[in-house]
Amino acid sequence: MTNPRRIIGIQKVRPATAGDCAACPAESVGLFSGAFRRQRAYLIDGFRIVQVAPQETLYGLGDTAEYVFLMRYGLMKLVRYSAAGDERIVRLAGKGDTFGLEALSAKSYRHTAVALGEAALCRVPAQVILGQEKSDPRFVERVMTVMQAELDSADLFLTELSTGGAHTRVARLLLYLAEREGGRECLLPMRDEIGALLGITMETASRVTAEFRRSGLIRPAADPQRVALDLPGLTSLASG
Amino acid sequence: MTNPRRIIGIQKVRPATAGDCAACPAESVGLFSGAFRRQRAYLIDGFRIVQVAPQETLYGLGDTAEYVFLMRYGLMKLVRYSAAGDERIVRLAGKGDTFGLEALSAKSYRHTAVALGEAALCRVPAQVILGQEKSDPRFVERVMTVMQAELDSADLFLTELSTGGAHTRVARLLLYLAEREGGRECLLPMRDEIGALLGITMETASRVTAEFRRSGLIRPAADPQRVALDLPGLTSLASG
DNA sequence: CGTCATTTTGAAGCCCGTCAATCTAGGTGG
DNA sequence: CCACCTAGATTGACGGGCTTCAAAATGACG
Repeated sequence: MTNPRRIIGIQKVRPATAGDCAACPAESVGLFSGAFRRQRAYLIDGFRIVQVAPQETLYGLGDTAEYVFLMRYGLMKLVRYSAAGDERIVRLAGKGDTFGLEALSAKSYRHTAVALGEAALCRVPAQVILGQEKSDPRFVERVMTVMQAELDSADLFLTELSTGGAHTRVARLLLYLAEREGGRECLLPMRDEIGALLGITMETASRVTAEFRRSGLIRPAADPQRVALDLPGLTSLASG
Repeated sequence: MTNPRRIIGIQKVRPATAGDCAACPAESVGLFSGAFRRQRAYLIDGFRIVQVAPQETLYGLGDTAEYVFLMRYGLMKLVRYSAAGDERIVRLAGKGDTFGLEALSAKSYRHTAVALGEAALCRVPAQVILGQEKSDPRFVERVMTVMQAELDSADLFLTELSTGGAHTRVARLLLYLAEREGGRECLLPMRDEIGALLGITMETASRVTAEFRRSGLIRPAADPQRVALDLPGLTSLASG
């Protein structure tokens, strides 16, 4: 499965407004919560709202890391490619999540970031964040908390999405996606992306999702790319 | 594979001396390098050298997190258990590595830490580290760098040790272990631990290591628990 | 020398990967 | 409007690798 499509540079970028920040899903959690908030009026000059198209690459592994990103809506995959060229998704970022934190301490990005479907994010220059270090005593705490969340996510991929049979993994993935949307519905990624997420082949991913549909564990939603879940059924599958 | 042995509380603990620090393998890299070094004479009062026996549990998931640890020698595994009770190793810490960093920002540990063989570490109270924040301007940078190293390690487990066939994974594991010892020799963990590391069964791990021995890819070393590696042979296996 | 943990090996079966064909839906151009 | 084309999804067939269950061998230790 060699890297097929790569879409770059067609993002729409615009300055962030106070209204954007008021509606920011990372408001109450991430780097910019609490005391830091007061200073945002000043910081916002550096912020940019970036809109990315499905399958579009935001940045590639090794690119110079200047920005940290906050998800406003949509889903991004953080990917690594093997020597053979096939991809492995090492993390997902959804609404409210922060990624690209390596920009704070390293020169280049550690992953390739690609949009799964339409997505919008807030682009924050690393320099702006680092500049706050002195004035905000709780800054360190906040950065560490966000990084710990990243580590938690990495562990989850390892323990939940890389062990057990294919049915189990797909069930866990769907429940994971639905949970972070806070509903009983979620995006059903393309089959090859499910494969890259779970370490299985596209064909197996297809077989499993087709079975799930036939047995009623998933049902088509309004948006054709989304599905409604049978939470109890999938949950029992996920544990076994 | 239900959690069998659990050894706790038999560690030997003693205060650290200036000599310990002089010989510290984390000297040039981790949290305490560079400028921070000057202050160590003062900090050292809080440091403790901990010696753990093989299979001994240093701390468990959910335990109150008060300390950060630096490896002096040996190997620790950081583990999570599934609902079914079988374990998955999510990270390895070797000489010079830092772990338990969640003590800096969270209340409890995120893993269970168990020694693979005899090991010694330096136990540092999180409060001591946090207390340095104000006096050391480069503190944040250092913490972030160490956390990024943890994330790198997590990604490596995902991309290298959780994909490909059993032979490939075992080869990669052995090369990984040897590389961080800087030689062509490494510890050969127990078969069930290899299984927990790579997401395969103990039997498969045994079959693969037995084949490797027969084909000369690994040879017994002086220490019966260690093996010498055929680096070129294993490397070619690791990529395929 | 006997016991227990660990490792090795065997045999059977299934799940998954591979290769390949078919199907579907959307988009394009005549 | 319809034929055509293409990307993605689905399904089939087959083989191999891994798991599972089980037994035998090895080795450490009292």
